[in-house]
Amino acid sequence: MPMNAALGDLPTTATHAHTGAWVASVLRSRIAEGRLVPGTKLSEQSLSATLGVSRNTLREAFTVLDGELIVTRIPNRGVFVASPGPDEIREIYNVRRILEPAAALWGPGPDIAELRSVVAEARGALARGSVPDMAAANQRFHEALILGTGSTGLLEMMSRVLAQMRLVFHAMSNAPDFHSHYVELNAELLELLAAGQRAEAAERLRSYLDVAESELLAQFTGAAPAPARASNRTPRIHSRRDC
Amino acid sequence: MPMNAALGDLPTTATHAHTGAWVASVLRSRIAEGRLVPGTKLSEQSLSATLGVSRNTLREAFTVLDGELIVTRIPNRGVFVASPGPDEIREIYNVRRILEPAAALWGPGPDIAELRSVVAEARGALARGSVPDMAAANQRFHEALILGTGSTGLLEMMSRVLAQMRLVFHAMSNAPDFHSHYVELNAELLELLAAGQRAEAAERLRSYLDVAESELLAQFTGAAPAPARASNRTPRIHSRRDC
DNA sequence: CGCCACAAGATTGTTGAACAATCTGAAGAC
DNA sequence: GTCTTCAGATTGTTCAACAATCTTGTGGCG
Repeated sequence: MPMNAALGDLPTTATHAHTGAWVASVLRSRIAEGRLVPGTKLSEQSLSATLGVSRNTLREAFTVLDGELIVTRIPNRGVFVASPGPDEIREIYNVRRILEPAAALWGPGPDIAELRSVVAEARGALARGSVPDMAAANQRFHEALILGTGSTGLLEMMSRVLAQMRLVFHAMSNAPDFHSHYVELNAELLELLAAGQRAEAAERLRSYLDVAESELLAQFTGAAPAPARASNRTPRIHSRRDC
Repeated sequence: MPMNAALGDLPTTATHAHTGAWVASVLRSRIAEGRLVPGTKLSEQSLSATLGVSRNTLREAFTVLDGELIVTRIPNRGVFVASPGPDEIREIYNVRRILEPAAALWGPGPDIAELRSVVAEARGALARGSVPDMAAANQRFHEALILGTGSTGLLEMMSRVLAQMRLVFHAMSNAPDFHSHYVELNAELLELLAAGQRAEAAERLRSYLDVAESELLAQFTGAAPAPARASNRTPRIHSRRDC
């Protein structure tokens, strides 16, 4: 398993305060880019050597990424790049079905100019057939929607959810194109929002998300490879302070 | 500052896997109870001795709590119990104004029986004049609302926001009673939800939250004590790997 | 042949000590 | 009174070690 090779070159001139946060950002990037595939085990020994940090610092980064659900920690077994299954997909869409329509309906209003630019970029990506660029534009579209709420916390949550979406797509790289459908749907949504038809936009979003969830779940269960998780033995919980 | 005394006795027979998570839960509880006041500095040396864990493990717990915004980490200065100001209050209500009405409008529906029981408890607490019990019931009411979305992630976010609300109240312990107003408002809301009038409930929630935010902000700026933050010098960011 | 127990070996969980970098606070200079 | 400087304290990070747990391969046994 070429896990270390997947890390590639590191930014050697980075300036940062907390090394732990820096390590977390490096791993976050590599996972987002798909260079670390879902299910990959992140070994402490090998990673700390590769990144040039101590195991303790690496573990601090793991704690951060675990909090972001980008990584799954199994006690005494290690940490793995999260590999979302059907349950996680349903959870993702439960969140989006609440957040996005609410932002459309009640938010101070998204930045229409920004949305137009994102839609234009998505169309360009569609024209030249670049799926990654289409995916990126799609993500920015939905982030811009939440940005309209003015809440950094909600934006952070949306980003987290979109990061998990990336993991879902990376786990199904064999699947057919998913994004091209949504370029024009986003464009329609934009027009509704620009026209101030918020209730209509919210309703459209909800059905849009319902459809997307169904398609994704169908594709997932259809092309579900063997869940390459390690073993299934439940690890013991050890006791402490039980003198 | 009797920081250590505020910790009180520790559960000495706890059984747990990750010591870091256990430490985080202990600190979370102490902060929620108000035994650790907003602004308190959490010294690594003193805390690690008190809790009987190493500094490394304690720092892992700090990373978790920092991610939950319960604690504020300032590089090279230490970690402090978060002390939310006006900006944080506005952020809290930005989140709640999206999450709660959306849950009422679109969620599969909250557990009406649970809500009734919570309202009953709130009335009991009001009758016997117990502000802490009223606060607890209020929090459970709004959590139950979000629970209706079926999303654990949204519930977690709501819990995080409510934890910050507790910090706000702890920082304004001198303020008059805030919760008694809302006992009956929650009851009205419950009736709307039980009657299936979701749109009405969502609208009511939004104005309800607007009013609550205004009251809280007014009270806050009025009785704002000197922000007991340490000094204001901005800490330097040190560089790395700049060979 | 399949299955269970069992003993290495490897990996994670936690600790303690050490050192560098930075901040804090107080003494002293102007 | 304000600024500089210096010692002391605190945080950031690393290293090495050990305990606890998991993994793997081996051999025995039905």
